[in-house]
Amino acid sequence: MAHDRLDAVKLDGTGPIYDQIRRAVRDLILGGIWPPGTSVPPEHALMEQLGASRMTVHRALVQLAREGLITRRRRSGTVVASPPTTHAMLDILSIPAEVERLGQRYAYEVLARRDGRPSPELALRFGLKRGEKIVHLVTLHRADDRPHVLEERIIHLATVPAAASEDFARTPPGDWLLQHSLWSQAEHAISAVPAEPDDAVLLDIAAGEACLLIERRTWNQAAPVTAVRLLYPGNRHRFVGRFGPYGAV
Amino acid sequence: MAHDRLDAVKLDGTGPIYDQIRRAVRDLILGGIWPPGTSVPPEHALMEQLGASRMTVHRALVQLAREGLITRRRRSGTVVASPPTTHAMLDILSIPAEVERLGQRYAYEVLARRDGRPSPELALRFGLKRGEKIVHLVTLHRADDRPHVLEERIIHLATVPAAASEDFARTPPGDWLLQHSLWSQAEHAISAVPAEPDDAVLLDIAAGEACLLIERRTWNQAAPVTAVRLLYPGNRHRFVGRFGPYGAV
DNA sequence: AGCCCTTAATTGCCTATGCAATTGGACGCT
DNA sequence: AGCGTCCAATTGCATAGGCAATTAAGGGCT
Repeated sequence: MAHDRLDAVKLDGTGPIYDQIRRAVRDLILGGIWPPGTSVPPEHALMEQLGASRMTVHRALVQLAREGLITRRRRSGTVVASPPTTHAMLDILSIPAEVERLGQRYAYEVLARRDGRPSPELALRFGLKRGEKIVHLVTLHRADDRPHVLEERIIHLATVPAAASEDFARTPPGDWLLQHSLWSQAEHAISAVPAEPDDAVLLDIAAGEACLLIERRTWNQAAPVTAVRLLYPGNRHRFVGRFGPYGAV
Repeated sequence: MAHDRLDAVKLDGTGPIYDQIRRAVRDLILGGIWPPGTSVPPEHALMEQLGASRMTVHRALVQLAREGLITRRRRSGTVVASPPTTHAMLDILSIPAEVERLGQRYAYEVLARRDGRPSPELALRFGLKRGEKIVHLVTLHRADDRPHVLEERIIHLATVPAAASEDFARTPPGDWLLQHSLWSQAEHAISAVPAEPDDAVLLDIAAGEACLLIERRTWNQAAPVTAVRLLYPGNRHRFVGRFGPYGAV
């Protein structure tokens, strides 16, 4: 009901009213209470419900729109936006999309999977706690049949229990996670490493050849969601970003 | 004079008034007409000059403040902000600062310099036009006496003529350019490459070892300012960034 | 059903006004 | 000179009201 959605907006009384409204709506979106596609109550309804003037409500919503959390259209109203699938610096959230954007044919295979608690060396490599239950996956993505990137991934079952009963046969784990989990923060690290012998065979390159390693860890609030190491072979790959001195352009 | 500053703000009549004001002020800042520290006319002055209401002027200035171009304080007024020296993803604008942040001792030396027009292979590597006058520099930066990064840089003399009479003995070219030029856009590319034999000697690593290559080109408006290739040795370096699904956090 | 026209819901934008909060600077006192 | 007090400039925030632009939805006509 629209009534439910209206009632969900609660002000906390700290700071300017427009900012209370902004944070209240933002938290409903980031907390998953209002998933993408949900329609936000119109300004008049919020204005009456909250006892604020329309300009004040407007200011909060305009700011959220500028942050990309909602999209607004005259007459249609305001809806919660889908998180952008591309990111300015690292457009690598979906590997199938990345490959298809290059106009190449995408394929992938799951090379290994092990559920349970991490071995000591795995825990060390991904910064895991000994006791926690995880899924450990190794996946090879191909573009036009050539190896494109080797993916090694940890999924934290405490945060994403549904991963235990998914075989990732149709959807690669990165894309599956985008649909079945929320994330609020990510950390990327980029470095250059020589290819290990095992990895070199899989990527069809010489051992020791320079590879680009992208390590990404994501969290939802404080809970870890997933950690992944993406090994891109040789110097076939470049990651490009553009921005100005005051931020993204 | 304050009068000059007021007159400098010109609306173009396209789009909402608040946005015309925002763009007008932004262009004065980005164009270097109002350098950092310049005080922006108060809302009342702009309001009378432009014939807009104070709320409309306010809206434009608040937005510029949120974009980081200006800082505003009650009573003190509004001043043009200094561009932030750090960037979320690639905090590598100043290599001395980067090294000192790691708590290491910084040193550097200019290995080669050549002024004039680019050779064909240089033009190809940096995407230059044949005829233009440039400075070509090769610099080695050290951290605690160990090679830290090898820098090869082009400076476009048409855009930064002062570079011709600077010997870069005291200040490395990247830092010198930050002080003596403006830039409005940058493009970064990250890739992994094997070390060329010559470069390997300079970096004190084995030939063919994996290196991280950062290529950056910067422009001011449409005019190219500089292009640089930074070669970081081995896997001693990682570039880390954090953000959320809706942008930088 | 299909098509056009009107209506109304919703956001976008602007003005005018008022009060609150902050604080640089003037002023006066010692 | 140094110190405290007060004033006024400036921004921050909110309200009320109104008009414009967009467009989904309904109604009427063929």
